[in-house]
Amino acid sequence: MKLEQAIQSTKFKNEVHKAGLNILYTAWWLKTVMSRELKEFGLTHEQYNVLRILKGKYPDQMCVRDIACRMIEKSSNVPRIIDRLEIKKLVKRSTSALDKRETVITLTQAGITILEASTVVLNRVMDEMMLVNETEALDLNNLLEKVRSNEE
Amino acid sequence: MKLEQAIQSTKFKNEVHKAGLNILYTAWWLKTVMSRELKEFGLTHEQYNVLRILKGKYPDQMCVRDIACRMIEKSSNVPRIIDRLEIKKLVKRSTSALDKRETVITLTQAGITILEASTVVLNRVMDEMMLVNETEALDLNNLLEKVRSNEE
DNA sequence: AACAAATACGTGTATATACACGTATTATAA
DNA sequence: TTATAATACGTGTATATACACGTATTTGTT
Repeated sequence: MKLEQAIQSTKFKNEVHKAGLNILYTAWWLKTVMSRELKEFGLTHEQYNVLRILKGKYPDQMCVRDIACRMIEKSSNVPRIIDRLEIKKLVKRSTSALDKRETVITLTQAGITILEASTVVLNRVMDEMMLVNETEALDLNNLLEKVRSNEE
Repeated sequence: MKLEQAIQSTKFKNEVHKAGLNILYTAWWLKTVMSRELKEFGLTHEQYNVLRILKGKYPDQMCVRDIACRMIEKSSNVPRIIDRLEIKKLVKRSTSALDKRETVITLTQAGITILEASTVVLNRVMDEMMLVNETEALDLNNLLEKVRSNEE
């Protein structure tokens, strides 16, 4: 669906402004698709993101701060996301011995299992939904990074 | 900043998968930049979106459903966003005479004033932050629409 | 060593998101 | 015309986002 139909608007200030809205809309669409698939695993988008980050260091532990700075949406409130993962026993939380300010988090076996199962589904859905080839994806990545090249 | 630095990850399944994360991250970055600017007007990102949609039909009224289907993030809860705009007296709410199920919304003069002032700032920030030219933006729009071409 | 600054987490509050459900009203059909 | 379905909105709940602030711990300075 074209952006014009999606948000029922035809007047854009210029192509750059339209690209901004297009990025926001496409991100919403992607999140919606992914959340729908994660639902069967009882996971939210952000909970999945945290599990994946933990997997990247597994079997090492990670502190809350390290998880936070790797998240796609930076200012999400990691302690509370971890609360919910802990309740579901997908992660374990304990205080670091080296620095008692730090809470260190580890994936449990249940966490690994659910992460692997959900990743299989998400990867498949991503392949089905995102209809660009590798070359186009590369162009897209370059353009997005150019958009953000003014990032502080 | 490159995506790899932004989320401190270097292993992506492929360029398409990476593009998905890149879209999500860029959208988060754009929203953060815009929200920071809207703060001085006491508006959230979504409140601004609703005001803009209303402006598109002004001075005509719009019902809640028409606003909702024009929003960038479709499933946001429009009645409650309108609640907050109404409290700030930026919109007026009343029941439609033709169809009593419908609530119709109009911009107030205060709403127009704040919308115009904030739009000036947002447009300027958008120009400053999004460092692509018109041709690149056109390419980006085409690629994003290709990504979504499987949209239901 | 004592104090100040920085760090790491957690919490509180307002708003938004996602989804289910309830109610009033209108449209459709038997 | 009466019953049923569809529509439009609002509300309730759980989770997430954005931001400010509090507390414990560590680091750095004098």
